[in-house]
Parts: sequence; C-alpha cells; structure tokens
Amino acid sequence: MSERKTKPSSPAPDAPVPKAVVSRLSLYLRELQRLVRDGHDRTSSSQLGRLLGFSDAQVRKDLAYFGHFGHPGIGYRCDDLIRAIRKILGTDRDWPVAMVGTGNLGRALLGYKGFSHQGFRIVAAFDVDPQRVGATIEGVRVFHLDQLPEVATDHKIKLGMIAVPAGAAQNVADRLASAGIEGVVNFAPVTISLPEHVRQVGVDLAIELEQLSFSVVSRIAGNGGA
Amino acid sequence: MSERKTKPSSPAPDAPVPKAVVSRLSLYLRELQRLVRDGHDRTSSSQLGRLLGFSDAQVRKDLAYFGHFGHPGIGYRCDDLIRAIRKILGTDRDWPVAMVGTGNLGRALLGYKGFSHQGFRIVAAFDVDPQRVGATIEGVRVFHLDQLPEVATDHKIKLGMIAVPAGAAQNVADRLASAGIEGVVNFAPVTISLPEHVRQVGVDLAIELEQLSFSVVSRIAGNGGA
DNA sequence: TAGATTGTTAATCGATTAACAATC
DNA sequence: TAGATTGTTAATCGATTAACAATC
Repeated sequence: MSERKTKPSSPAPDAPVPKAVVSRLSLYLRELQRLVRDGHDRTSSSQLGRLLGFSDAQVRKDLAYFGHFGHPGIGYRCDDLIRAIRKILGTDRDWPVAMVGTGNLGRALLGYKGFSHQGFRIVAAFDVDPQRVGATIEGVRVFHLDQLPEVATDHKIKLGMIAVPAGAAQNVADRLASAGIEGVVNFAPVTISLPEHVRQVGVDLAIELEQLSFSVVSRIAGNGGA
Repeated sequence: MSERKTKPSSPAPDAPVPKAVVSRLSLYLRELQRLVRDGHDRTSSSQLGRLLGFSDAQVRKDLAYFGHFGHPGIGYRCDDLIRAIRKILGTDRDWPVAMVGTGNLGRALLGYKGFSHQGFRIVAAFDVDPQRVGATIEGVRVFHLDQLPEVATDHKIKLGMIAVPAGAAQNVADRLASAGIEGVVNFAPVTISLPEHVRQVGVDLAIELEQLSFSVVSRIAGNGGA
C-alpha cells in the first residue's frame, strides 16, 4: 500500500504543504521576477530571504517541500526557479476567469493589468442589472448572471471572482458552484459557504485596514504590534 | 522592575499577540455585526467558531488574550463583544486615510462603501498626473502628491493606501513616511521598505489568485490543497 | 584548495486543541 | 438542581531556526 511514485525524498512522503509556505512561494516568485527584470541571473536563499524579511533557512525549507531546485555552492538560477514555482502554483498555464459584479470594484479589477502576467485572464463579466448587461468594459463582455452556466462551459472557466454587495454574495457563490467553477476569490465582506470541493480565498479590504489600525495603535501602546 | 499595571491575568504578563489572532479578531467582528443585523443579542464561542470554521476553544483563547468579555454559562453579548473588539483593533475611532494613486484601483477604492463602517474615511487622494489633480472623485479631492505633507497634517491623516504602478510604489512609500504617516496598505505588487516605526500591510491581488490556483491544482493532484 | 551555498536533520519555539474547575 | 458555557492550564501538534555534511 501507499504507492511511492515519482517524487524523491523531501520532508515526508506526502507532507501536506502548510498554507503559509504557499503564500511565501508567491512572494519568492514576485521577487525572482523582479530580479530577472533587474538583470540578475541567479540568487541565493539568503538574498531572497533578505529581500523579503525571512531567514535563509526558511527559504530553503519552503522550496525543499517541492523538490531540489538549487545548486550547492552556487545558489538558484532565477529562471529555473521561476519556472518551478509557477508550475507548483499552477500559473504555468492559462486560467480563464469569470468576474461577477461590475460595480466599482468589479470594474477596477477588470482593468487591472497585474493578473495577466500570471496567466489569469478575465474572459467574461456578469451582472444582474439590465443597465450593465450587454456592455463591454475594458474589452470584457458583460453577461446576465443567468448565462453563467453556458458561458462558463464555453470558455472553460474554472475560477471566479465575487465583487457584488454582501447581500448577494452567497447566491452568487451557489451559482458559481453549480456552474462547475472550482475556485473562488470572494471580495464581498461576508463569509460564504461553498461545496467542499470548491476552493476559496477571501479578500476583505476593510479587514486589511483593521489589521493596520491594530498594529498602529498597539505600537503606541504596549508595542505588541508588528 | 517590570511594572504590572492594570490588566489582570491573561496568558502572560504582556504576551505579544500572534498576528493570526488579530486577523481572526476581524472575522469575529464581521460575524458579530452580521449576527446583530440578523437580530441576535448573544452568541457563544461554539456558534462563532462554527460560523467561521474554527474550534470553540480557539475563539475563547483568542479573546482571552485581551480580557474577559464573556459570561460563564451564558456566552457573549454581541454588542459588548463588538465594542470590545473595535477598541482592541482601534476601530472605535475615526481614521482619516490618504489614497495615493487614482487609476483604476484607486478610484474603485475611493468609491468603496465598506471602509466607513469601521471608521475609515478617505479624506484626500493624491496623484502626479496633471489631468487628474484638481478633480473630485466620489466626493474626494485629488491633490498633487507634492501637497501630501500639508494635507496630511491638516487632516491629521495617519494611514495611507498605495494604489500606484509598481515602479512608483517605493517613492510613494518614502513620501508617506516623511509626511508622518504611521501605517500603509500597499496594493502595488512589489515589496516596499519603510522605516521600522511605520506599519504596513500588503495586498497583492494577483497573489490571491495564485493561492487559489495552487489549491485548485493540488486538490486534483495529491490533495495537498486547502 | 578554500569559500560558498544547498538540502536535510535535530532542536527550539509557538500555536492549537483538549480538558476541566469555576460560574451562571 | 442540571445544563451550559466561560477562562485557563496542560498536552499535542506544527512550524521555524540552527547546525552541518554534502556539493560545487
């Protein structure tokens, strides 16, 4: 039992990767891409760590979850490591994305240039407001939410973003799930429930400011803040 | 030495509060506010935990970092707990906020309604584009970035948001710091450095999608994703 | 060769969970 | 009273750091 296939050693047979490791992976990737733009060919765990405020040991440990990407005595080739991390994160392919909600935030996200570099392409937007349906925003066609199932199938959409008012978010989540979407980024400031197999990431803009507020006030007080 | 002042017992004399605890605090607050809107007067650690996917023990432990807010045998009064958490997070007061950058994202954030409920009020926007300076967006005046020091002082602005292109972010960060800003939310997809006493929170929208992508692909593969 | 840096193991540190006396 | 629920301590679990042999 317990087939060991390809992967060599690494921390454990099939250790579940900590969420914190994955979020650092994205930061390593971002920093590596900047290093390449600045003309660097290679880097090291200590350089990467210094740039991001992590220890060199942590950088090596994080990467070791997934394989051997470096060269002892040398370091890491930036482009090799970039390729490796993109493969791990799944951003070595194209991800057609659906945007639900074309209010302030939805429209801004439709125009956001940063997604495309990682392979995310918003291919359709959805709304229920007849004033908005049929329009084209930033080159993206706005469909009625009722058309989600067909459009999602046609464009092989696997990921969706929810940028609707809090009160509508759960309904949208349900519709995304039944349209076969596999992952959702929720920008609405509410907890939504989705079937177990549908992954979700929540982004609450007010909460980010709250975290900041906490660290500002607690710096002044007991100095507990970071 | 080591003056013990007001605070009673709690985990340790002045235990530094883990970052993860603070982010859950914001989620408790959001859920409590929803409970109140739905007509609930009180709740319990197990209800709060169930709604958010945490254990009841974790909810109690998190709150116990800050004091005794509940009643054994009874639970927590929603409005008392809301008041307590807002005080802890520092959102029991008004925070005038500066928005730097009035592109897609900056404009969307200027119109975002969710901030005001937690006391955050964007009182001034800044840009360097002469086409934009002088305009009023969503009721907020756009100043030239050079005017940041005076405007920040006049409006007692302590927090800033950076919504400019990656290449401009570090310069904006420097200017915010010298204008006396104490905390920054950085939406630009780069690492910025700030003086030690200036707190920061980074929000990278592409990274959020990457985290989602990872958990979608790793669910299908080895089931490591969450 | 000497110096640098990786991947990995063992030691430390911190956070979560379980359990329970105290309280209503 | 019996049942419910808190705050807190001790036990478990997981993540980070330190150290070092292997490698270039």
